[in-house]
Amino acid sequence: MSESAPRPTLEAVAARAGVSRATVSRVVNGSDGVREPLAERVRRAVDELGYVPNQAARSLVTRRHDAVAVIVAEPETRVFADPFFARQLRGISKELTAHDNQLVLLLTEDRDDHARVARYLAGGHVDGALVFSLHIDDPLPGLIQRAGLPTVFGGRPHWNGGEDGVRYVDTDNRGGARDAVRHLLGLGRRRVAHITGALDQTSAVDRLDGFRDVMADPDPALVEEGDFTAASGERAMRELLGRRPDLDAVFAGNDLMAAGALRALREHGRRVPEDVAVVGFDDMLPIAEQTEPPLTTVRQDIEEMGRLMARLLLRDLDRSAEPDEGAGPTGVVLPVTLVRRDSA
Amino acid sequence: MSESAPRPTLEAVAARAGVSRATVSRVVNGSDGVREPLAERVRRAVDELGYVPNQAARSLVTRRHDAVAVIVAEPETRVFADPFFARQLRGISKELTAHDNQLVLLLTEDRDDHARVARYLAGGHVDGALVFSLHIDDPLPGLIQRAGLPTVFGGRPHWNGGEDGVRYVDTDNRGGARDAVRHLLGLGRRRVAHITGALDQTSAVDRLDGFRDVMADPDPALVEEGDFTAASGERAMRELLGRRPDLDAVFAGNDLMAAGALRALREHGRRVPEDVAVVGFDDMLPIAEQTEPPLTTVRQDIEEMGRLMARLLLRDLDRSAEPDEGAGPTGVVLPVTLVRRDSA
DNA sequence: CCCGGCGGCGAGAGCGCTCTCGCCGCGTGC
DNA sequence: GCACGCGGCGAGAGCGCTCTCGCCGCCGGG
Repeated sequence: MSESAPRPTLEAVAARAGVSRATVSRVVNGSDGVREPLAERVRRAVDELGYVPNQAARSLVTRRHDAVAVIVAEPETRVFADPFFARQLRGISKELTAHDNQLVLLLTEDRDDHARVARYLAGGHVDGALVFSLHIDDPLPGLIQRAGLPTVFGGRPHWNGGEDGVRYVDTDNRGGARDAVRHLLGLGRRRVAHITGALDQTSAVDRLDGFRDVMADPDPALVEEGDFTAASGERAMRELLGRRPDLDAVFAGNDLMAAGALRALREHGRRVPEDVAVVGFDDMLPIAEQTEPPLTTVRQDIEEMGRLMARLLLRDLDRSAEPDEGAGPTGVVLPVTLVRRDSA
Repeated sequence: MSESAPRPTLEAVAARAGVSRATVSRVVNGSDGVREPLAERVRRAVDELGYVPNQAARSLVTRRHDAVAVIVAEPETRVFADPFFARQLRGISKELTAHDNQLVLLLTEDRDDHARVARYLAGGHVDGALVFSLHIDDPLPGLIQRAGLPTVFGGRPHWNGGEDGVRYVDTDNRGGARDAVRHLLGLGRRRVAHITGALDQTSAVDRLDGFRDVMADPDPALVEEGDFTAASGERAMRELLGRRPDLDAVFAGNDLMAAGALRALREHGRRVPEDVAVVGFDDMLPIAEQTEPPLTTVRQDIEEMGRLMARLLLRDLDRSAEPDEGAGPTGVVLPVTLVRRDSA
């Protein structure tokens, strides 16, 4: 217990197997050039002693850590109110552990944290970073870029346009919005309103763009800005009903706002979907299933997004050893699917 | 970019400041015994060169990593369906970063992962572990205990009773359940039913115990087992209504099941709270606020729980350097508060 | 039969740090 | 005035690993 046996070193294994450290190292790291009988003897010694390599010593010389940082900027608590984050992490975790990499989680809240994160990244504890940064004024992406670490962003970053080689994974927000609105049109609705998300986030902007793609020059009175919360959805819906009492459909920027909109609609005596059809976005469970009526919405594969981010990063890390460099897609956009329930 | 300058070493700083490595080390690590003018010169050299200590090299000799693993066992996806996890992580993260510790996240899903986790812990990459393991048959706690790392559990572990020194942080599930049921009795309800959570989790068992504490020998027909999902709550509620159509209140083991119960009640034409009063547990937002009617429930401070777990662990880590050892509370139970909304 | 080549293995340096030890210079007590 | 003590600093060993190099033994060809 208190006298935990000192962990065996390479040296110890070498002694027991009657070989040199170098040979044990070769066997442990799976490089060839060790003849079978010897290799076998080493392997036996390894698990007789319960040898586990000391990662610190290894990193010291290889300059590799087999660890990547996952950085989540959440100035608002919003990110945490929904299960997205957990799903994404899970996808990331799966992919990372499949490649024997560790996941170091950094949650940042205020500006003080940024300096800390920058220092950490500069400190070279990790080989790369996966970054979730939602807001347009977030200095974090810049700091990270400057640290010179291979990085993949979750969601299209704001300055993506010009910059070259900014890697990111995003869901097809624009395409999903189009699908949603087309679905509403397909139901014969013509006066389709849109409640946007917080427009300092690219996801909200892209969804709005998708709405406009299909509606082509919609009445501005049919668009109201929300901030992704249920309360904002409720407020926006009231606003919209006031301006355009004749509206017959709503595409909400996410399910939470859709849920809020449903309340406002009920309060105003509108039946869903008979009077007003409602479509959300995200397929955020269990919310989307629990509303009255259950929500028709656009589903995105959040876990896959995480997995893909990790995969992209790991590929970069592998490559950075090679001479070629660069290449590979800079941004990847994941498809979405419309899930029909009862609200539209 | 591609030619990232080699990071400066202690040696380089020493040379620039015209002192020895040892002195720089002393200054960097804040140990005294360096006279002010010299220390100042060192500090200047440090930030002129942008020196950041190499953690790997440091760990190699100190055998400290300033990192703790957070292990989340989630055989079912349930853990991920709710925002708990994120909140807890956040509390943990705050406390850890306040003490300059890193958070290494390990998510496990199946048995294969367990071996991996055990190996990782044995590998001595981290100084301690925070563990969330819900189910009674989970081998993980045993494995971790065997790795000999300081550990704090989230939620009362199953074998807590006998074992000494098993540290954990839990919410007052039993007390909260009592509060909930007393509240219902206070409203004049007499035929109070209970929908339990999955009884292989201590939280569900403790809540059931709390229910029994107050109800003292309740009709077994008034208790139905659920599994913490909304669907199970709905099913359980139907079951209960079938057996005891006269029931006038329900205490659900969590908010999700309460939401399910509300649906079943509505379906059976029962008004809430007039005919049947409903109380949930967790105050899981936004669910608890979004139900019809909004849920009266027992709130637990999830973030504080995470923070406390981290604090306990860090204290143990500090102490393990000292001679005294042991001592300190083995289990900490956090208080809960009843939140009155409209359902009871 | 001798020499060159090659593949398997060991010796040893060195990654960047911490920490012990001992030296040196100063102040203090007798 | 001399010995001693003590505090500030430097020298150097060593943490556990990787990886280059060179040695050695074996094989094949001339």
